[in-house]
Amino acid sequence: MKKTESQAEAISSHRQPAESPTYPETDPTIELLVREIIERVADKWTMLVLEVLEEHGTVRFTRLGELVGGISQKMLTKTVRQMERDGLVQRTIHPVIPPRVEYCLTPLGRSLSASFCGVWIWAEQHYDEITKSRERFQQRARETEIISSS
Amino acid sequence: MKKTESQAEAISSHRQPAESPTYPETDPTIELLVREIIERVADKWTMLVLEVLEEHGTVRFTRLGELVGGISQKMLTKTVRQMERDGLVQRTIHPVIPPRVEYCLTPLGRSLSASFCGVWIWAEQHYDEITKSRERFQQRARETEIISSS
DNA sequence: ATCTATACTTACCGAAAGGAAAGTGTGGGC
DNA sequence: GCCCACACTTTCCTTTCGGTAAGTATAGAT
Repeated sequence: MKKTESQAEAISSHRQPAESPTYPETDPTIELLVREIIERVADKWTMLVLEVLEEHGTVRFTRLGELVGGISQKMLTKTVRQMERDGLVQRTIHPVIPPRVEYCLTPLGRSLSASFCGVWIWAEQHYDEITKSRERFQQRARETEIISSS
Repeated sequence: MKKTESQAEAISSHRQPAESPTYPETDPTIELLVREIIERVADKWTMLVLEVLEEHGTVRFTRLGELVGGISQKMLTKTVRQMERDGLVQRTIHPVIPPRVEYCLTPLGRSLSASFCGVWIWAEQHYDEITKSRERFQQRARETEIISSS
């Protein structure tokens, strides 16, 4: 949440003043804004809630928690409130007792979910590649360990 | 990192034993695996490094930090090491002094970057929608505050 | 001999994430 | 009068995030 103020500082100590990166793609102002929103949205729970709501439509609080799996009530409340604030989910309170609160995606939320679709597919397709890479990395780490201790 | 053990537990206390969610899309085993990788990859620094490397090709450590912006050496090291471990970046050490270490995306990293492309575009397109939604939310919050304090 | 550059690593610390569990409010059923 | 349901909120606590600053290694330049 308090990231933006440090944005201009580079890697500590020495910074050359001029010589900007010069990539033509996007203009720097938008870059910053986009980064901010990516940082907020690229969050584990947000993505999982997004997916659950995309697949199940309208769900109540407790059910939503069950579907997401492994989330505490505190985090679920927090996540879903943030998403409501950002206009990703709609929260409907039915004034009955016991309370009945329903959550579903807004059009904005649905469009974000669609954009994430590619990432989900990528994850599905490349899961074992990552697993294997991780094993190789471990193996190399063990090897260099042996070398350096000899 | 230590998330996986709590995965089966729902929202604490009461869980109905049977009655699984029943969505036909993906089978539950892959779901878990995909979630794990999403959790790891859906990280602010990872995404930013990914983008920088996508746009600049091969870069050295210090330069990479400058391009990402606002990242400390510690976090940069950690992030790129993780990414190397997962097979997203290639780390090339030139055995010279002073050291020269170059980073670039692997094909796997490039494919992930491509998958995230949709999210970047979404963020660009919907930035002001989110900003406005946030303002409305604030406004409503202020209103209910007044009501409840009367 | 000392300084420099580079890519780190380590130690220290405060802030934030996040879990577990207990508490809250309320109307209807017992 | 008490309990239950549900959607929270609050408190307490541990873990992780992440920044700052200092240290390390080493060959060549001065």
